[in-house]
Amino acid sequence: MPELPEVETVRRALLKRLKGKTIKEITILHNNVFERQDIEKVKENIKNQTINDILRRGKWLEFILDDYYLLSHLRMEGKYIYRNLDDPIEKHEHVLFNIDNNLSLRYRDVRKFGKMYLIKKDEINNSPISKLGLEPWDKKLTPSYLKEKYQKKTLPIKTVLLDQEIITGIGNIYADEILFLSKINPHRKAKDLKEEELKSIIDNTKQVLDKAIKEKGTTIRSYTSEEGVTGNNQNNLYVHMREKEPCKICKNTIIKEKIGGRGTYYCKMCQK
DNA sequence: CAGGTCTCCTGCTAGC
DNA sequence: TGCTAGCAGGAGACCT
Repeated sequence: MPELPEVETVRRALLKRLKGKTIKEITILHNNVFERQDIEKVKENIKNQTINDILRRGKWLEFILDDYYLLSHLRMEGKYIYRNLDDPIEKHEHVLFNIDNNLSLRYRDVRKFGKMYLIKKDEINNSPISKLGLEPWDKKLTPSYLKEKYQKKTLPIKTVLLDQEIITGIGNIYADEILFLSKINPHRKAKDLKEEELKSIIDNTKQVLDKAIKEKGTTIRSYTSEEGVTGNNQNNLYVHMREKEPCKICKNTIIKEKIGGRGTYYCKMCQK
């Protein structure tokens, strides 16, 4: 389940290999990846576009082409893999990119949840990334920013941390970790958090994500794949996926509950 | 506008 | 051992 650190890791790997290369053509085997778009136009418009850069916004990859942005969200299981052009198409490969007539970049997604958008550069303000909130390291991310965004939120802080329109990039794993380090019970209503707690959330968000990027992401319940994200940050997790195990700080048992429909792990002793 | 629920999709697993 | 129902989950659609 790629969140910001995993997407950043993928971005760096893709950039290294693909910068300056040209997409000769693409084959789309599952139309739903390009949601609500004219598939024929996508195929035509992407022809001979060069990958000038690859950026990231939240959990989105942003391929900077000549006239377009190719936006890609991996959702739960999306991966990019490299093959030879004449290698057989394998199960779950939905989009094949012919790179410079000598490399096959393939998008593989077991659950078909991932999405791509080919957007003209001047239409980026009308794209899925236009609504995203602040990056965790944005100077504008301050306790007063969160206070304003949270003031009407009666939902649990766990749920609100996953809202990509406030802070972008946090997913289920890191939300649990951020709340643990901030010593905040995930059930607390976002609007009730005190200023120092908001500051703690901001500080720990940056710390948790920075550390995870350094470890090349967290690999949980993920299939092994040569080019996939196989990071090491799972060893650093305090609560996520540690149900019934002892808290690393107080030895109390970590519990798992559903909050806002998401599996949530926390320590009742440490998090108030 | 805020929040609740449903949907997408497939592989894994608990339970019989 | 083999089968199946249920679960996992990011984000958008739709409803209240």
